[in-house]
Amino acid sequence: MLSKKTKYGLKALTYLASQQENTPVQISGIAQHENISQKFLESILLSLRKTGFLGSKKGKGGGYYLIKDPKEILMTDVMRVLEGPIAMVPCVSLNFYEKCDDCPDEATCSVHRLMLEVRDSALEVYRSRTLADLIS
Amino acid sequence: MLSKKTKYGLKALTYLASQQENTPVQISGIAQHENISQKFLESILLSLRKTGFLGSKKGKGGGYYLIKDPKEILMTDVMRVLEGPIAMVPCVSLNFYEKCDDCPDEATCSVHRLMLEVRDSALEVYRSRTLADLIS
DNA sequence: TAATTACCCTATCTATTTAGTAGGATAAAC
DNA sequence: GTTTATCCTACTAAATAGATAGGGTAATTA
Repeated sequence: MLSKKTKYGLKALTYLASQQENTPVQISGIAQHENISQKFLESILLSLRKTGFLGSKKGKGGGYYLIKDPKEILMTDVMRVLEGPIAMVPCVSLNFYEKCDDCPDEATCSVHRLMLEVRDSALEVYRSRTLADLIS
Repeated sequence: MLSKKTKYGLKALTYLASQQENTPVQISGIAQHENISQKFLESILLSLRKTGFLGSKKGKGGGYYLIKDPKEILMTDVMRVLEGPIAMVPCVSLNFYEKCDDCPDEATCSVHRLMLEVRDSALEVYRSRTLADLIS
């Protein structure tokens, strides 16, 4: 299941990308427009800023804004920051690899090989899509 | 993340499918061979029996066995029983559809459209694979 | 038919994660 | 120096995952 964090994060990013001008948008505005708890959204936007997707401005007229061109923002990067690993098991993860403690041999593990295919198919989608594609 | 239930279930099914003869295999045997908690595996096998994948036999010489040919067991069906929906959000699920309460319009929802693509790509994998493919 | 074997079923428990809340600190604008 | 809006830490309720416990039931075999 996709977490609310990811869902809200994607909606917020899309909303920012759909703005005519890239001027700061307040959290409250995004929260209202996208039906998101403001405080929860606050923490999500904060993490998107810390990971280099958003810039922020304090005080009056402040808010969040996109740092990069939506066309340059790959879904792979967004998903990894918001949701974490794209793979469904750590042993097939490119960026969050971890060995299974119960599995003696990855090469012969049926789950490993199936999940490798699933990961690749998901990656294909995320790699081919940018934030610009999400705007309706 | 793939749940342990699904992981163990897949491993158990693969193990049963890899047997020379389709005679009952005891839970304890599967648990040992696949490094799974026996009691936990018990409940997983029970659900696989109730959903028509496995048959069981009580008493001495008893155990679990496959009811169908591994080639006839699609990963889509196995995954839906073990893991639940293949979609990452209920609003793009074929078998577990649910409307989002926060989203006014699915057609214009950025998350909806992205997750539709991800679901389709996963479905493509699961539909093209059977239990027979998992045997190494 | 009595003992053994192995599945069947319900209940309970603990740790972790998720989603959201509270409250104030900090910095920019006017 | 007051208002505005982000920044940051901590806390909490609820749900879920992943077991574990303990006995019930049915089939086999002697």
